Amino acid sequence: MAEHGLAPMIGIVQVAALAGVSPATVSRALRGLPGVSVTTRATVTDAAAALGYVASPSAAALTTGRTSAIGVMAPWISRWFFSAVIEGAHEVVSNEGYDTLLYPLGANAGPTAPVIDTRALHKRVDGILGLNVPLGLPPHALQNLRIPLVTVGSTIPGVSGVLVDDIEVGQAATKHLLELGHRAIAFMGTDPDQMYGFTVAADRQQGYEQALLDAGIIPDPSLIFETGFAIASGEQAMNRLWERAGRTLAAMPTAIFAVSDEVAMGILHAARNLGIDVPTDLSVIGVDNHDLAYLFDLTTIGQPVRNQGRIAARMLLDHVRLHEPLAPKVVRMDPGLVCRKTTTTPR
Amino acid sequence: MAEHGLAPMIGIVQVAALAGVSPATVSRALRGLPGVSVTTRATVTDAAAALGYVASPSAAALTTGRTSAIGVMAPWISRWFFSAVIEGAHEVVSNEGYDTLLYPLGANAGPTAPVIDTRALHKRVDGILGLNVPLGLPPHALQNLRIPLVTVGSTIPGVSGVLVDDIEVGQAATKHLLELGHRAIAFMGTDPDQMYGFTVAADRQQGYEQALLDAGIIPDPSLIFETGFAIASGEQAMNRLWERAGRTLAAMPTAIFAVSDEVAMGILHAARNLGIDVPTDLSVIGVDNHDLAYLFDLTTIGQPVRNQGRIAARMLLDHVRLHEPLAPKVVRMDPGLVCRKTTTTPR
DNA sequence: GTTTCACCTGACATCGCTTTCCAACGGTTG
DNA sequence: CAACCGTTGGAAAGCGATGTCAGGTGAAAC
Repeated sequence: MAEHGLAPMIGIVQVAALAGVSPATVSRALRGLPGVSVTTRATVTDAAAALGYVASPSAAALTTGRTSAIGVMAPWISRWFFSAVIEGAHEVVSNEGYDTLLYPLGANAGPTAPVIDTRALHKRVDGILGLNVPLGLPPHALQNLRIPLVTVGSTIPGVSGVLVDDIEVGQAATKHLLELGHRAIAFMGTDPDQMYGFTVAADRQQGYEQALLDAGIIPDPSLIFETGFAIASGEQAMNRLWERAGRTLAAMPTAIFAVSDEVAMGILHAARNLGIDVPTDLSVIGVDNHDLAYLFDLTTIGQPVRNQGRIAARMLLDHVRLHEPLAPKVVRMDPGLVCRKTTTTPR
Repeated sequence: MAEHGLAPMIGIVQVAALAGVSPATVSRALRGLPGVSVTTRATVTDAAAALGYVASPSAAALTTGRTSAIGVMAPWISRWFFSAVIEGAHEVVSNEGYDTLLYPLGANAGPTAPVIDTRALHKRVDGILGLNVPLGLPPHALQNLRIPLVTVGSTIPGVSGVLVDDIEVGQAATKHLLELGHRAIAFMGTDPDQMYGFTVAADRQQGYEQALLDAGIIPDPSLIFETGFAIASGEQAMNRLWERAGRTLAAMPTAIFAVSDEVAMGILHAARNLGIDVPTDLSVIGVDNHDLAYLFDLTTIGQPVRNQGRIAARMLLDHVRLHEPLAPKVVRMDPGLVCRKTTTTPR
């Protein structure tokens, strides 16, 4: 009942009055429903425009049960990958008249807080986009909500999703290094707490090991580092490696495959401080093709990030508009090598 | 009346029935309103929990006129500055039970499309956070909406906002270079289309010129470059400068003040390709203290980005909760020099 | 044993829109 | 000319919560 300011608060009845028709007709006319003559529709449209009328989303949602909004869940939004996906998704849903609600998990993203407060989503959104969200195994609370869900960057059995095949990513990166002649290749990226979803890091590692085996190389556990996805941990891992090698190049691997561009950037920074020249002394490859990757001349396995957001959004809207659940579909996008200057033949 | 799935759709009446009270009492009890005995409140709370009841936001919004949501308008969200501000703001508003709606302007952000479609905001949000949004002069459509507005990064007369004093920023950056002994200092950052709000670039430039004058140096127009805020344009400006200097260091300024860290990163990248050593041949300073700035060892004038988001959000909530318009307040935050390794004494 | 009063609680109207129904209308058809 | 029919528009019943107001209860006061 809050009478905010002096605004006259124009509703559908005011438009109806001005147009000389009933509220029902206004509703039909404005939403393009059939059963309204062209002349009436024009009258109504004009009246609505004159009054600057916009239907109250709350009222519409109340009667229809549809909110015309989708929620985006992500561990963070200030990381490039997530904000880029969101941007792509927003582009699609806003064109279809949907709003975008933000649900960054922040500190709750970890495995220590696996219980997402689904109550906040309840009756708020028509669908949910889950970006690398640790959802636990189904049947999960989010699914009990019976809200359509599409994931990006990881998949849940029985749920639609968009992702790149991370095993393939790992293989592609490793193969590139192998083809350059590297044999001692480190992997920096094991995810200690799987904060970013189920298998991104594990899959890339698996692809890495697979590629090594295919080349007849036994993966060396001492060359595998736990970093997570943060820049700082890439830096730390690099320093650890250097210490362990007795600060001598000879004992170092000749190449490093970083689980993400951000980790690779950390590695690059550490290398520079350590006086290790990339790529002469050490080759480094990342994953993502981060917006800033080219500034580091970073060779990377690129993935179409914004497009993943767009495609996932489109799939979600399809699910939302169908009343019956749609058969889950997983779209795998192709990663591609982006060859810049941080990789070369071994020293 | 879409009967989604088989979900029993529990509402306030179901809770009331289970608790053996009326819906009105449930509403009061659950929202912590006075006039409910402790025992009743406990009963209701238990019943609600047992049923997993959550009040429908649409229904609540319809009666109260409050949506419990705030909208965030920003030119982009995949740029670090914006996503970091949003993250800070979300942290605050979500704690107060507000949702966050995203309104990236994207292609509409430019001066060519100054008319923001305010209709989308109508009755959707209780307040708006405008991040460097080109709003035109008041009275503006957004204000006719009578929705509380708080800006970040720029101010509008008569509207509350949070920002750093960009003139001060420009002075601080320039002073730092002057103190190192530089006399020929370029400014890269004039904003051709003011896409990012009114005066960010212009103010920093003004601070730059002021500092030079204070040091007895007449600003040299040929050392001022138009770049906007994109990385690529920093790179281009650097290349232009180098060409104009006849590809000789002697004719180059000894230092560059970049309007943002991203522009500075572009400059750094160009310099490396050009064979110009930073900081030996050239000092570079940026603004923002971008999350990735330390990877470039970039000296910069830092601003508390997430905190600006938090503070702005808090102010916005204050405005929202008061029915009467609050006196506009502008909070200026202190920038601070973050000294790293891209600046040193002139060659 | 009333009366008083504070305190709780319930009934009901209401928010603005959508969505059945159903009535009116003008024009065909037999 | 009456019966019929497709088209168009209106009346009214919700949707699920909140806010108002009146009533009912108990304890305290007389």
